[in-house]
This record gives sequence, structure tokens and C-alpha cells, in this order.
Amino acid sequence: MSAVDTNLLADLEMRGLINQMTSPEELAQHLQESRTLYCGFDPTADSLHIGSLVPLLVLRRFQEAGHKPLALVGGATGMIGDPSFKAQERKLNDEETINGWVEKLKHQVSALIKFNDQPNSAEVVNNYDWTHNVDVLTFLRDIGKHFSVNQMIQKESVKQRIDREGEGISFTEFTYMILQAYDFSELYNQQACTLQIGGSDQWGNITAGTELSRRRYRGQVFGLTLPLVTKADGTKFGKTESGTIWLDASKTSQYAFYQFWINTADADVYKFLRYFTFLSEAEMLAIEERDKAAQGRPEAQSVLAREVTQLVHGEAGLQAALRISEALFSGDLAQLTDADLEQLYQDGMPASEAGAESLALVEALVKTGLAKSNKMAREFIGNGAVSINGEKCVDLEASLAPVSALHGCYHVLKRGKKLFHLLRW
RNA sequence: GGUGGGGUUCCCGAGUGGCCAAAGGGAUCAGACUGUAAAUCUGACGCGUAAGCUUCGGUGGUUCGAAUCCACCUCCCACCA
Repeated sequence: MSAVDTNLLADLEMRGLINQMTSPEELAQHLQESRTLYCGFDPTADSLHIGSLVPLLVLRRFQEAGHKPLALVGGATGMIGDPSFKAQERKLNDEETINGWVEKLKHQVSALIKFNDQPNSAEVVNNYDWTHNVDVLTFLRDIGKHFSVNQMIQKESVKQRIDREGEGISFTEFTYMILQAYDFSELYNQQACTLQIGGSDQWGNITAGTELSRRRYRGQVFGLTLPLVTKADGTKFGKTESGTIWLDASKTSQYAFYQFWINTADADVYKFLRYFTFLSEAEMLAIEERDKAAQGRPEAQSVLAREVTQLVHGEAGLQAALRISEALFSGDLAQLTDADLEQLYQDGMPASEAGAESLALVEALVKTGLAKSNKMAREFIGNGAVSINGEKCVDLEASLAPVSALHGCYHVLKRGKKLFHLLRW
């Protein structure tokens, strides 16, 4: 068994990754030896998004420190819906859909933690396995009896739903906490899993689990929550104009993913380095120092973008993202060769086929999704927000044809400062 | 089952017969300034070049005219049973 890194908690602390933990001293003591821990991911879509990255990376940190991570995919809990800090009751997804999602999540989760490794090889488990054949009466008698509704309604996570005018909570969602607690106690029993980690919104669910494990098996298990990732400007982390940033490259390309991180605000970037990378404290402090000393553009965003893209999409994904980013943001588009452009296309730069013989610029903008409507397209052109192959174009009547294309084949359209699209003839 | 309150443009939320494509805020987008940052300022933010067209849970109605009034339906919430 690999040696256990006893500085793990200190490292997490340094990174600001600890929000709350149950009995900190005892937990520290407990982690002197290799343990098994888990974190749950509910299938609420066909991919995880970067909101799940922090817990996923923390699982990895634990694994690197010598512990055994279990990634729990919520085939059962996903059918119920976690009400924690959610303003509204959620729609139920059907079983078939959820099963499909579970498979995808398993695969994604697997990319960030190591298998086939040592005794502390990671595992993916599915709570559907131990819940689907529990019958109602058994559940109510053996599990339900351990819960006090009085206590449950006191939990912050559901309080707003209970108190808030105009919203309510169904029994189904209210029961979610019990299911999750059941998971913890089962994993304790089956796998000697003694720690659950999760986002700060999971505190209530996690502590319900530590109690249930104690009541059912007299087990002492622990909980640790991670901070909610927030941004200095108060907007929600993980969203952009084009929507959620997914971990699945077919939903958010490596390039878009890389760009997301490159655009991190200065006010957040050093915090994010701590959350999302495995750089040492010294390295991060050095970067911060250099940025402070230097005028102009800091280095941190690019380090962050490289590190995270590499973690999630691997070296090849990172290189693809870098090639596109460099071509678009620091190069002269007209200098790109035929092969360069073909490579950008292969790398997953947003692209489409022109189709017709020629295309009005307005039409092209709408077709490529750079503008939502003709009206918007005109506004953008009028504002000087559009450029073709690096040349600003303010002519509302402009049109595109192969003659004016780079190498007779490509038009690089740009709208605003950061949005590009490759149009192929 | 009863009573009461609700469903407005991405979100929150005004609007109770014409002046409403619909206040205000948030989010978002563009421009200027920059560092592919923040802050700030300016503008846009249903569709349409425009005339105009289509929106305010649904369907029908009243009216010259409805998001606003009426009927029915539907969904949500609270309280009571």
C-alpha cells in the first residue's frame, strides 16, 4: 500500500477547499491511515459540468494521498432529485433517460481518478444497485425509523422550501436526504467507506448519513464539505453566454473549455488555481508574485487554462485548444496556411459549410450562429463588431464568396472580441 | 373536497380596458477604455430594412379596442378538511 500523505488536510486547507467537517481532530487522526471515501454525482444531464470538477478533483487529491476514492453515480437518487438549496421542485426524469446518463457519467468520472492502481484503486458505484430492490415497508421500518421529521425540517437545505411563500416540497424530494444517508451507511457497511465529501450544499445530507451509519452499524464515519465556487462579481460560476461549461468535449469543445478558463477574472484566478490545479503552494505564490510585479496581462489565467484543460481533456485536447486559441488571438489570420486552417477545423473550432455559391454577410452571421437574428446581425455589423478574415467590415450589404476566401476555401468570421467561426466553401 | 392567492418577454418583478412589445432590476450582447481582465461610460436586448407582425398559462367570449373584464379549462402555492 502506498504511503499515506498525512498533510492532505493541510493542503486542502491551504487551497481553501474545506468548508466544513465533522469532528476535525478525529478526522485528521482517522486519515493517518489509508481510508475509503466517496462522493456522489447525480445524473441530472448527460454530462457533468465544471461545477462537479471541484469534488472530482478532491477525490483525486485524496487518492494521490493514498486513500481509496469511490465515485458514486446516483442512479437512484437521480430519480428523486435533491432539494438542497433548490428554490423549486424539480421535474422527474424517466428511468431510461437516467440510466443512459448514468453510463455517461461513469465514463467521465473515471477520467479523473485512477483505476487498476494499487489497493487504493478508484471504483465507480451506483446507488441504484442497493436501493432498487428495497421494498417500501422495509425502508420505512428499518431506515425511516431512524429519522426525525422534526430534525429534517430544521435543515437549512430544505428550510427555504418549507418556509418560502409560493413554493413547497414534495414528499419525494423531502425523502432524498434519507436515501443519501442510506447510501453512506451502505457504503460503510459494504466497503468500510468512512468519509463522504461533497459541495457545501450537501452538509445536511452528509450529516444525515453519518448519523444513520452510527445508528445502523455503530460506525463512526465522517463528512467533509467543499466550498461553493463563487466569483468576485457575484455571477454564477460555470456559465457563459453560450451556456453551461460541460466536461464532455462533444458538448463543450476543448477550445471552448480552454477559453472559459482563460477568461477568468483577475479577482478569481488565484483562488481558482488553488481549487482546480495540482500546483504546489510555492508555485502558485510565485505566479502571483510575478503577476503583481509585471505590468499588463497576468500569467495566471493561462496557467490555469492549461492545467485544467490538460486534466480534463488530456494533452491532445490541450494542444488542440492551444492551436486554435493562438491562431485566433495572437496570429495574423491572413498568414495561416491551408493546412493550418484545416487543422483548426480538425481541432474543433466552431465551423460550418457555406453551402451556397455566395452568402450575404448578414445571412452568414445568422447561419453560423454568430448572430441570433438578421436584426442582431445588422446591429453587430453597424457597431463594427464583425470582421472577416481579420478585417473589420461595417458594410451591411457585404457578401461572402469563395473568391474572397482564404485559400479560396475559408472565411474566418469574428463577432465581438472573442467569438469566431470558420466558414468553409 | 373547501377557501384564498397565483401563472407576464432568459430570471426576478411591475402592470388591472387604450399612452403596452409591456416599468424597474438582474443576467446577457456590442462599442469605447484595456490585458481575450475588472470597474466605468454608451447602446442593444420578441421578429421584421420598414410598413408592420407575433407575445403576457390554454380555449372561447364581452368590447371600436384586452396582459388587463367574463366563462370554462389547466398548472402551481398556502390554509382548512
